[in-house]
Amino acid sequence: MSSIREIAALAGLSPASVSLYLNDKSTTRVGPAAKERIDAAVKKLHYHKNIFASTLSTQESKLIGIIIPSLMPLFGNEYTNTLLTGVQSQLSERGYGMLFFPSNAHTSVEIVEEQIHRSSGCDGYVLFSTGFCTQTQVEKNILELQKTDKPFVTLNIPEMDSAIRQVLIRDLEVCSGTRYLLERGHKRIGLVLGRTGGVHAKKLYADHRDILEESGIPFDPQTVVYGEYSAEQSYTMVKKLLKQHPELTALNCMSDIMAASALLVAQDLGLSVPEELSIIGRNNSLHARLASPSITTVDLHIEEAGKSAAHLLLEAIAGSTGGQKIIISGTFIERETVRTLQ
Amino acid sequence: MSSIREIAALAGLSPASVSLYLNDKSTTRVGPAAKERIDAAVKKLHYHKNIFASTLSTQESKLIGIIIPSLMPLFGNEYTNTLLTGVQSQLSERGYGMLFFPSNAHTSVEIVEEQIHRSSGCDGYVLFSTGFCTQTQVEKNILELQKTDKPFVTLNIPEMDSAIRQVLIRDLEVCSGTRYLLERGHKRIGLVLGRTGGVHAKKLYADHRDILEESGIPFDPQTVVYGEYSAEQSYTMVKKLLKQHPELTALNCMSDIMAASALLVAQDLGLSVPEELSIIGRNNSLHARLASPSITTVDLHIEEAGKSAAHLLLEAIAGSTGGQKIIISGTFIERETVRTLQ
DNA sequence: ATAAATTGATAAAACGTTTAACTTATCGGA
DNA sequence: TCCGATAAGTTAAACGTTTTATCAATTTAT
Repeated sequence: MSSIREIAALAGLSPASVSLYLNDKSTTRVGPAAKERIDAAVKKLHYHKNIFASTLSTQESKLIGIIIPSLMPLFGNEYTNTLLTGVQSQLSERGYGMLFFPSNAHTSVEIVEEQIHRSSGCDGYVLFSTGFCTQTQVEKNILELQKTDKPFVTLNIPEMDSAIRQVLIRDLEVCSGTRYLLERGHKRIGLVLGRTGGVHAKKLYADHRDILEESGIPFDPQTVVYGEYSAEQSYTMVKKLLKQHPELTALNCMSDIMAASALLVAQDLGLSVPEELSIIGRNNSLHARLASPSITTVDLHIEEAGKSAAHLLLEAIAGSTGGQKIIISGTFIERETVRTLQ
Repeated sequence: MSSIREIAALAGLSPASVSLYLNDKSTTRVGPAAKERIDAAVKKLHYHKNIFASTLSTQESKLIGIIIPSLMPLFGNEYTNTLLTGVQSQLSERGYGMLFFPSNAHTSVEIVEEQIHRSSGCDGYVLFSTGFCTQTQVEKNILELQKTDKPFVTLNIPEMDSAIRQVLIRDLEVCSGTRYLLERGHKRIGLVLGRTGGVHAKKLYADHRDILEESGIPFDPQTVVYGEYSAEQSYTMVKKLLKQHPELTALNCMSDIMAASALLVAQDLGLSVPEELSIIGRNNSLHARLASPSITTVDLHIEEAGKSAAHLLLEAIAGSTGGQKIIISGTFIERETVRTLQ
């Protein structure tokens, strides 16, 4: 409400002096007596500098636009939230804030366009990936971001042009659940993915198939099922899968929530875990730890990925040029749902 | 990057005309031919209006400051996230965005001060409560918010002056877990709370004690334990509690995560649930549903609370005056962890 | 034919901060 | 005594958008 002009008037100074002092308390361009008067006036009028005016003047907002191309409610899934936690922690250390401009458009491309459009003027962007967007959509999002001429970084989007600043959570070579199960003697492995067409699900599908075939095990598309990242849907689909394919000795699930749901199915079908069915999850979320038996999973270091992304972006804003790619590897968290076959 | 002036130049018009058209596509103050030239220029230069400049001019940012006095990582707890989901959904319907200005100060009061300070200029604020702040801290936060002269609403902060716009999730009268257990014949009920001194834990403590005493059952402070909202801590504390107080037939837990941890303790101690120990959680989170046996809990309608808060705030911004209080009641979700005693 | 209304535009001030350039006054040193 | 520093300020333009007031040209109504 109160402006720098009012402070200046109350302190008997010009706005310039007030601004000078407020932005550098130890400036020599304002005398000690004047400093005290400014402090008093600020206290009296509850003055806070207006970020909008200040951004306009300095051309620096200290604000990062968070772009989440999700049709689902934000903050509704653990994966995104953990990523956000990481981003946020790094940003706050460097004094940056976050801008969310949600949209209620109906396609993920429109959502991103609107988000970018409305947050125009902030210092950079983080583009999240969600299981709900396809490769084509992602590419359009990137194009849109490039038009802004501001630095941005993409978070865990597979198959990305490497000229783009990005943080990638790699699980294939290093820590595929399928490979883990294979190494423990499993040959009939079901796959529980998120959403058909989603970038992540597609990647995991291909990985699963390739790894099986490399090992000389025929891949049966019928043993792949989509749980839509939801507990209900996963329950239904896994139940159907296990009934139709009783030969399966293990399930590789794309998320811990889906793994926990699979565990419930096993219990309801009277299959003991891990004796009759092994289950591996992904994410190392609380759901895996609190399940009983506790679920073996792969820790994707999601929070760290968020931090790295923010770090990369901040470097870019500070002037470092060129694309850069950070790859985060997962690690297995061995718990009680995987059995080694003889 | 590109400004309205450049668009104007490219379209052979004045900035005023461009602004007029861009803010009202059907304006009659710009001719059809001119409109086309503007559209072309906008497309060519990838123009997006700068929200900072526009906010400065209109004195309206369409941005809500989200104030979360948390020392813990943001987005790290389900309760806050669900609240945020609600807030966000309502805001986005009305075209508002959210501003997060995290802080790394060391007390919750300083955090709030910094958040308010840095988001000065936005249209209103939502003050979240977290289990980590005390009544005194909350009161300081409110004072600070009042100084901004902007509308704000508090979310689920008990014992609040009713002149303040607020949304309260009430569980005492309507749906206390303690009462629920009492009505099912339990007399020795342990209480698992969040954090000592936290506003919410304090409220539930008092409720628990009062309800017991009203029913003529002596309240034993030794049967109250603090799980710090964490799975590990809850496990440890509940284990200690159950060992020291084997007479307990039921546990009222302040969150589903703590209830799920309690369930794990019971399993490890060889207590069957609900035959030998009944457990009730709170929040109706996925953890309660995915546990086995699934956990009886109380749905606090947290997302709805978030929505109401945003709605209240938006009304206030639109000019409606006076404090207003919205009370959301919980409902019981009956599942498998509570047994009715003879 | 003239007055009134409409159409299609523009100029300029305003929003609150920042900052480069400028102005005094005072003081120490040669 | 005068010069140069330094301290303690101020002025004014700029950032990008909005909006009120103004204007000229054209159309419509009488």
